[in-house]
Amino acid sequence: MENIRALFQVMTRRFGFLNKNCCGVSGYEISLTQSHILYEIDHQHQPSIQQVAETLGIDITTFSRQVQSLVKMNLVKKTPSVEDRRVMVLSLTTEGKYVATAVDKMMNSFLDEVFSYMTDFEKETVLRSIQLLNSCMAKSKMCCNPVGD
Amino acid sequence: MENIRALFQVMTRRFGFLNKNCCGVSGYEISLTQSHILYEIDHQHQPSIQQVAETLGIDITTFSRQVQSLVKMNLVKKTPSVEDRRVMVLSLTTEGKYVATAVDKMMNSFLDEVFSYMTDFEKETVLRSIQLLNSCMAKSKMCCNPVGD
DNA sequence: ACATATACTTGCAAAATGCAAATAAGAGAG
DNA sequence: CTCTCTTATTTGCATTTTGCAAGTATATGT
Repeated sequence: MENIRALFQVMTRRFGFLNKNCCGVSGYEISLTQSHILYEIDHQHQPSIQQVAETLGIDITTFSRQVQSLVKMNLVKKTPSVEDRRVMVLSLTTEGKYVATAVDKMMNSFLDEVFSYMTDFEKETVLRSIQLLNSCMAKSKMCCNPVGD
Repeated sequence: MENIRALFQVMTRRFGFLNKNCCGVSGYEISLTQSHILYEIDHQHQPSIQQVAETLGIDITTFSRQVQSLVKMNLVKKTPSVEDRRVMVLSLTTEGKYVATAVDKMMNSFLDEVFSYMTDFEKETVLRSIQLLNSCMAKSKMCCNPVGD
């Protein structure tokens, strides 16, 4: 069996390119980091600045400024939390939701093409494998988490 | 089945953290990009600046400077090619090879821990799945490649 | 020999990064 | 209620990274 890390390295690089290639959709052009941020805000439930920064492993001061850019681009909205006014709740604007959805569709359609080279059974196996892998990575304490927490 | 992109997004983020967490080994501290560069130089056969830059999808001018840093750190050696003196052949110094190997060992030991949460059969299935995935991504023309080539 | 193409480097300005410090607001002790 | 401590976010600032445009050096073709 080939070096395990090598397998991961190739896969994640390819997926990284896919992500990168889907940063320009329907007239919008965002950075890779911004794409990740939109994705996370879309998937978390009323997340705070800190929560998203931690999920992405981005320094909070850098992240704060990234959010400012996205607000200026009218893709993200910052709302002071009602329970705790120190906290900023992040959400996507209509425009931001549109972009996030467009990116998601583009990526999934590229991924569909990739999976078209497999049988349905293989596809199922691969997807189940990734799910299993994700759950095992989640179990690991030493590995696969951002530093400094 | 959960959104396919979501599965990949989680997996690659976690592997990214793993990569990041293995950037400090036995007294050396390198950046994530530098780690990727060392890895590629180690795996390709006498690669040129251009080849590695293209593999990693890094702009060649940025890459040229990254290599300069690594040369200063005495991890990488640049040798003018004998056949074509415009070309710089990249190789790891003894020190660079040592660092690359240390990173690799650290990553593989963390990955071993992740796989310890699976049965041997599951592990085999997962690894085979990733191999299959990589080969299908390689087949795809539209997806998973760096832009601008 | 001269024009053209290729591999790499450098100048420069813009963007991203992260530490230290500031600001603002909740929480607990008395 | 006030003082102190903690927490969430922002800002100042210096450093690093990035990528386009242009430059240098070498190869290739006519």
